[in-house]
Amino acid sequence: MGRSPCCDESGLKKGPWTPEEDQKLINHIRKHGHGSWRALPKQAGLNRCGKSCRLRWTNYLRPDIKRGNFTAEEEQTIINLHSLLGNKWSSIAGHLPGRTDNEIKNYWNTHIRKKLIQMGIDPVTHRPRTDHLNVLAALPQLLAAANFNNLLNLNQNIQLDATSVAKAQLLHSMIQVLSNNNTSSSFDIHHTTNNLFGQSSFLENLPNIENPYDQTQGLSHIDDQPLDSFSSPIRVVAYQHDQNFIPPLISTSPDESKETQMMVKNKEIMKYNDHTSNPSSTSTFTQDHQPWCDIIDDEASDSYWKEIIEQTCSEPWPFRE
DNA sequence: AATCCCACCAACCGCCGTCCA
DNA sequence: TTGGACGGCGGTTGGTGGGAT
Repeated sequence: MGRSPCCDESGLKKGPWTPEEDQKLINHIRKHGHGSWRALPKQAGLNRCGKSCRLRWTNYLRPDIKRGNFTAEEEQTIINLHSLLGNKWSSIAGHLPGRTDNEIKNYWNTHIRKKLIQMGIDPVTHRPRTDHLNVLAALPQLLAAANFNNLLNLNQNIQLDATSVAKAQLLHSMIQVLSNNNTSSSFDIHHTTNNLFGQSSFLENLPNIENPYDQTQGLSHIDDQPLDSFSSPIRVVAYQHDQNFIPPLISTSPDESKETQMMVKNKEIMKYNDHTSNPSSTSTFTQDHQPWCDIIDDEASDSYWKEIIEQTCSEPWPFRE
């Protein structure tokens, strides 16, 4: 399979397109369509290679291209789809009418990727970075993530103050770590950041081979899924399979018996199921989570966190060498 | 005012898969 | 079956503009 000589030909112009060149290309395609891209430059009177013409047309001149900043919806869609598809920019672009793969790729690399990194989230795996010793150092990022959630949480199913959620979830994860030091080898703040986003990990939301909770379906249907299905509220149902996981953000005291906790878990699962089948039940779902967040005063100062961190650090740290 | 630095993004590069003679 | 032509894709580059020093 030989390489195309297209752009290797000498004498062809490279670099930025002039308005005249653009106009020639537009006029030609309007009249004749693009046909063979290789033949097009000659027919259109352009001293460019076909590839360059195609790129210019598909990425810039096409009439259906949407200009301007990405909306919050588009940004969330990109993040969701990227967590599922990886760097399949053209596939992602297929879900964003008017956006090109190149534009999305650029936007990812210049904006979203940095945002995720700042939040302590690996932009490749969409999971918290596992260098857990940095978790505490990443507190500001986690809180920033909570604010970011405000931007992304378009469903508005969760009405809680995002910072409260972040604090509660972080504390929640810390407790889990300290109580699970025999079974866990890493500080899993996955669930924490899941909820910071107002939804669980996109990977967990979808039935696929990476999702240990749902192995009944494959990925083949993904491209057919309506976009709406990519945005979902916190998915409590997943926790029922995680025996080691403390029920998330529920109104139970830490002293409650395991049995009671299981009852609450089941209640939450039922509530979630009800919530998903009946969106009007949002308020119940939200209100029932309030007490947990009340535990953590929104106005808690730095001393509050200092205390937690000091306590945490004074405990036998399961991950220290 | 000059210089440096950095973010952004259009455009290029090179590889891959498909089509077809 | 082979290999050239072509379109498509993802990674990378380099020009540009704006802010900082």
